[in-house]
Amino acid sequence: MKAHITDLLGHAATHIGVDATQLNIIIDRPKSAEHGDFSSNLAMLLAKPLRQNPRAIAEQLIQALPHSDYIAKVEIAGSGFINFFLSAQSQQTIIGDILKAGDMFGRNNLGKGENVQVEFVSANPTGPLHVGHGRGAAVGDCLARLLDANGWNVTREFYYNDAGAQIENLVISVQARCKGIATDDASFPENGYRGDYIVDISNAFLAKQTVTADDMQVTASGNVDDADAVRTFAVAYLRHEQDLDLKAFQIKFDVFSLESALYSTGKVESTVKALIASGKTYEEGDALWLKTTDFGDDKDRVMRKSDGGYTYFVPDVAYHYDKWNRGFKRVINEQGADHHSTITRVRAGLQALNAALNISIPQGWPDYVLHQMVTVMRGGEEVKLSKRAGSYVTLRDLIDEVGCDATRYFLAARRADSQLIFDIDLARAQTNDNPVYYIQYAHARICSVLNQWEGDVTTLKMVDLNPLNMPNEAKLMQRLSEYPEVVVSAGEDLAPHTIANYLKECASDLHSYYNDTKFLVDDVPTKLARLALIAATQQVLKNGLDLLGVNAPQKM
RNA sequence: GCCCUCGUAGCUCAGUGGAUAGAGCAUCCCCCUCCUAAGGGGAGGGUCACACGUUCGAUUCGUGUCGAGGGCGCCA
Repeated sequence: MKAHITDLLGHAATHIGVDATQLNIIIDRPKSAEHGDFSSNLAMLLAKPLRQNPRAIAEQLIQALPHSDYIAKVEIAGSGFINFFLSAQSQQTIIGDILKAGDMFGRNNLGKGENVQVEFVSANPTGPLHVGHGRGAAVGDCLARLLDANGWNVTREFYYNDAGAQIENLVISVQARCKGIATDDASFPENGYRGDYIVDISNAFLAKQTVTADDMQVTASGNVDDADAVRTFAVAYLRHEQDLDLKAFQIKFDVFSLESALYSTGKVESTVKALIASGKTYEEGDALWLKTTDFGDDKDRVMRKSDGGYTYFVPDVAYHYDKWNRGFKRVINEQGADHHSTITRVRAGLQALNAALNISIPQGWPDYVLHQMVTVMRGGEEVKLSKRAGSYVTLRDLIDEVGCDATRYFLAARRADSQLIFDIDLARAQTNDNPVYYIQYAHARICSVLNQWEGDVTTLKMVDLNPLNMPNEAKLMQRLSEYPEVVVSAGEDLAPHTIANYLKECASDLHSYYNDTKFLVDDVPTKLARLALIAATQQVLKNGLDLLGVNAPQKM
């Protein structure tokens, strides 16, 4: 429809002597219903070149506008807006479109089936997932769903560090607990992990249990002094814990990548060699440095420490080069904003590889979506601790307390780049304080009406829609027709929260309609038309909730 | 000190180069003999942090100031 109106305006512009091909005609959906279904600022844009009053130009454009069956009325408003009002018939076509497309409604093929990888969560296995990981999980998974809806072939990937200093801390913490050393004992490792879950791992290790994570299976040896055995078991144990957290959060990964594998397969070494070959490295003070300043960093970074080990970003570069080799021309990394500084380094490393390996990784590759911190509130006070984890609120705490749907919704419904206050009381509320239930309730209400009708819902796609002539019906139809555009823009902007906002608006229109209008009326044509409208609404709510990974209940 | 993000109603947050800046909560008033009141309708509440620029038009873009958070490691 936007294309159609653009076309009409283009013709009109040509008619009054303006070269329409030079124009970037923008068609908007006005916020207010009195401004029609679509509006254009074309007359304002032409005011300067034509040296005329925008309203006068709008007048001429409207005179020159070709006739269209889709348009019922065109008006000039404000300082020169041209507002288009759709005919009832053209507005009603959306209902049939939705009911015919069903679950596919709103999906498109913009991604052309190309591969995109979304890496998210990527928590190191040193403890249960916390709220911050939860935000990453919710946002990342919704991004993946959005890209899928926009026609991309999505791979969800989880990367973790199963070696290194943090893992060593985990190992010595487990060993200390195995030996019965309490966390407040002077001999407990200073930087050790003190959460109760360490005790669980210790007990399981001593009991020689077997743990099965999504990507590994390990049986404990029970030999506390064997650090390797403790490490592999503890990592598997915590990976399994994270799997359970993720499962409770309805998130599934396609690929798990281990940092250790980058070493064992020689990918780190070959990356380092290539970086050296690129000429962008130098030795200084027993360390090897990468000239990241050549790629926009504010200082050069150490690659290989004087003790011979690599700094974390070297395997990161190797990992991303591997992603590139695996055919991902598009990669989106969802991370906490505290990892912000790695972006420049990883991209710098990849740019340095370009010359040495004769490849062409684009400058801004990969994409990043960073989320800001989450503060959890309960009873007006900040919640900081969990008994299990010791020092932070776990994702599991939240899911257990407020449910998966509400947790997902609240963590994904805000712009990633603003700080988030998670109000547990609000998330638990079963009133319209709580947008999750508000949206789900709209869906459940429709289900309930359709059930009471007892007719065959699949026949509704064929009914005569002419009885739909009330303003609240027009408003709802317009809302439904926006949905595919919302999916596109949310995908382009990597902004899943806009889906949540849309659903709130859509639910609001439905509740308003529901309250004002009885659907199961005696007049059959009216009844069927209204049922078709709410059935279409039900479908859109369901499709939208699915993008958020939130259930659309039949009953509440 | 430098870099990144944010600053919108009492609170939590949307929004946007354009029309009177929105929603929910909170406050106040109304609506179930009726398909789920987990709902609806209405009232009040704003210097879009501040200043200066760009623009026909700025809450939106740019610069600066102030405030909040994060990052500036041979930690990850």
